[in-house]
Amino acid sequence: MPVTIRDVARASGVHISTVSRTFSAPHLVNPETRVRVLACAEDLGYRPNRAARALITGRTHNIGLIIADIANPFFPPLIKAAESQARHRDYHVFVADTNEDAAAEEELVHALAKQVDGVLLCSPRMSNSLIEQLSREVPLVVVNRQLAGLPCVLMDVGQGARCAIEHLAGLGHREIALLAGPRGSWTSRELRRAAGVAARAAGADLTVLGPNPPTEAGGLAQAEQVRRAGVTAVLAYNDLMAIGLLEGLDALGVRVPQEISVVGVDDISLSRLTRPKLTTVATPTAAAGRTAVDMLLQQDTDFPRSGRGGGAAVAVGVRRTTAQVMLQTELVIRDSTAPGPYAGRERPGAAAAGPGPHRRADPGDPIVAAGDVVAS
Amino acid sequence: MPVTIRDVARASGVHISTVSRTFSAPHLVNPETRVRVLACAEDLGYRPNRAARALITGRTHNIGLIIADIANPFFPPLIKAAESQARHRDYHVFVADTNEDAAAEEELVHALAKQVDGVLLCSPRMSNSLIEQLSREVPLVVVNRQLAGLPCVLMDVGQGARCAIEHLAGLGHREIALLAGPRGSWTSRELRRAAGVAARAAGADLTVLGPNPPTEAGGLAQAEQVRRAGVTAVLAYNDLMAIGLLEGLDALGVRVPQEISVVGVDDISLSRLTRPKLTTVATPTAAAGRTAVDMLLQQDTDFPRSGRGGGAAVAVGVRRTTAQVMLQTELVIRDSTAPGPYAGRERPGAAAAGPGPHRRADPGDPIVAAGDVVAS
DNA sequence: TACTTCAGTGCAAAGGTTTGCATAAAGATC
DNA sequence: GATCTTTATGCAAACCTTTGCACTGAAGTA
Repeated sequence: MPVTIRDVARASGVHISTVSRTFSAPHLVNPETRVRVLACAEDLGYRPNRAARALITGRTHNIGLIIADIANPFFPPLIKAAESQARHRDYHVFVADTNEDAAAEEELVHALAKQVDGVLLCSPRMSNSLIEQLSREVPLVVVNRQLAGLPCVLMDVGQGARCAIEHLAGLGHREIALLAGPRGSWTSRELRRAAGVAARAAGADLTVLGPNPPTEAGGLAQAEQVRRAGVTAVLAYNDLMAIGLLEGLDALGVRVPQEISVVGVDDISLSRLTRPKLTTVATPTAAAGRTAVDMLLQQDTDFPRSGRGGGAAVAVGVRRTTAQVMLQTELVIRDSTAPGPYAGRERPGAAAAGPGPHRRADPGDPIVAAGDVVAS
Repeated sequence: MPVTIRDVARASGVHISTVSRTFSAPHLVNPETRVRVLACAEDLGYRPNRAARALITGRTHNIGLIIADIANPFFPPLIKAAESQARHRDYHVFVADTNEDAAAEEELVHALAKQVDGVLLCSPRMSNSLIEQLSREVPLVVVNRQLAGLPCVLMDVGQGARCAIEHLAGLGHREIALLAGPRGSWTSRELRRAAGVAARAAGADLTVLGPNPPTEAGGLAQAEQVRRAGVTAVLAYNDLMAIGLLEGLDALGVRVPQEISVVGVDDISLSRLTRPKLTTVATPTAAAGRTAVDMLLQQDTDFPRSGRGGGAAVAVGVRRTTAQVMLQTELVIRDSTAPGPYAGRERPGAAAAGPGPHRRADPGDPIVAAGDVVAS
């Protein structure tokens, strides 16, 4: 029933190898033959069997996308962009969810390794050494984690944290809390590091609360602690936690931003819809997805896997490309930040008078994908 | 370099067919042999090549998941549940996004047809006839669309709409608007139908506004129309639109629920975090994902594809299983609905005094997956 | 003892495609 | 006009696994 290359060959009166070449090496076949074959193929509704192709070429034209938590609104735009980019390059994407679990990550990479040409590891929770080990099993691109010798796509949350802290300090805040993310998160470590430095530089105190699950519940649960910590501003690991915190503070009767300012990270679409609208560090999620796919596929064409020929030509111990891309972030100032107790009280809308380095007048603007900095 | 079945056979001193059987038909091999083979396989890190397996069995152990818009928070829980369920059955999931575009849907099904064992079509936008046609190309399970002769997973939004309208009518609302969803959406048609019937029964007028894109922007854009329509309550196609509407009404200075009550559909996690918290019809999204996968895989074992043997034994024109599952929905009453102008003013929290058939005291409860009704 | 049954294993074909090599025909070079 | 290229195509092996059939030897049956 399924139409194979053989049917097309018969219909167009050529050998199957000619049909094969019509698709995979068109320049090798006579233009007249080519159009005839293509017509027959179209006619019969022929689609090459990718399993058969994979079997002989060693490339499946599939990639794996391993995500910490699909339900976290940070990821869908990334998935969407990655899938779209892959499709344009004639690749398909397996999506798998690890529920923020390191062990599940490892198992998934193993399960996928043999049937994909590469894996995108998004916000992994497992250890660096394990990731390195896995990268010997299958080409890997890591998103939101920096690893020497491995291709990575990073978002410059350090820079974002600095902007956020400077923004808050500029508004007069001297006691700031950081709601840390989950254990094992590179982003959380980076945020903490950069926020610490920036706070010191601005003469502010930074209290770290956490680790926390990167969810609304995580933020909500810390509301009480935040109030007790006596801070006037909070930088949360992500928007979800920030939103949970808004909720929790509201329940405690603490007004935002009048009593406490809150800054998130990610700029998920939701953050425009909270009351007050959330000031946040926008991360170029979709760009990260696209870039990661490109890097993976690039790596794959540079160092082809064991095809029929040539495999042995590649020296043992060959170095993979290790380019690391850092995507810029941007502070988006909305309504959840306002002058602290040491400055005069003003209406939230006028908070933009502070010396924060980045500013956006219209919070409704789409995020423009930031310029890319290539390192290593 | 990659370790094949042959390596395992050599290492354990048996024929490759014995190794194969160790994995795919363990009861056919001597227990002693089995443990030896398994040990060797484990030792060498052998993982069967799924492409080779697919080539001969005709089953890829992959399924396709076609989604109208991954970034719509309605879908991630469904994707997550489907992926998890599939994984437990040793299947992997291709995820693809159509951007709410009917043509993209068709193209994707075509592209996937040959390399998956079945496709889940979630909230399709294409025509019924096209879906039927595609179902002859590849086993299909449709979510959120009813098609005679095709397996479907439906959520009883009609029932949900009825509850919502009764709830609103019970609060005294007589002029109600329905914000319709996108053209081509079965859910939107169903909602409209059921809401119309319920409104008539309750002696209320129903004004339909739309179609609209199923996004915040879609709801936001209708705020002005809603105000001008002179209604006191609105049922929106989904929570996203409802949230956009909340936003839009706020911008217009219209208070919710004091002046206008708003009800959404879906109960996305976000709807607990708006101010006011959204009253909404909860749909069992995760259960739908699980059920759809089960139905697809069930269908697949009932009517195996052209394997090596047996294929010819299946009569032409064989009827596929066409079970349709209807999952129950539930009205979750929160703070965005309150008594209408014909009733006395009460504080929103007391709104639960109305005669709505479903009620939930604690809006923080997780949605319990509703019981399933099987039809056809 | 002679026969059947059965568990366990090996053999080899098959699945659809790609690709190095061989062949053939046509064109270029001297 | 003989030789060398070039271009287009055919041939057949290879990729890795599954599976119907055949074979062996041991246990069960009469």
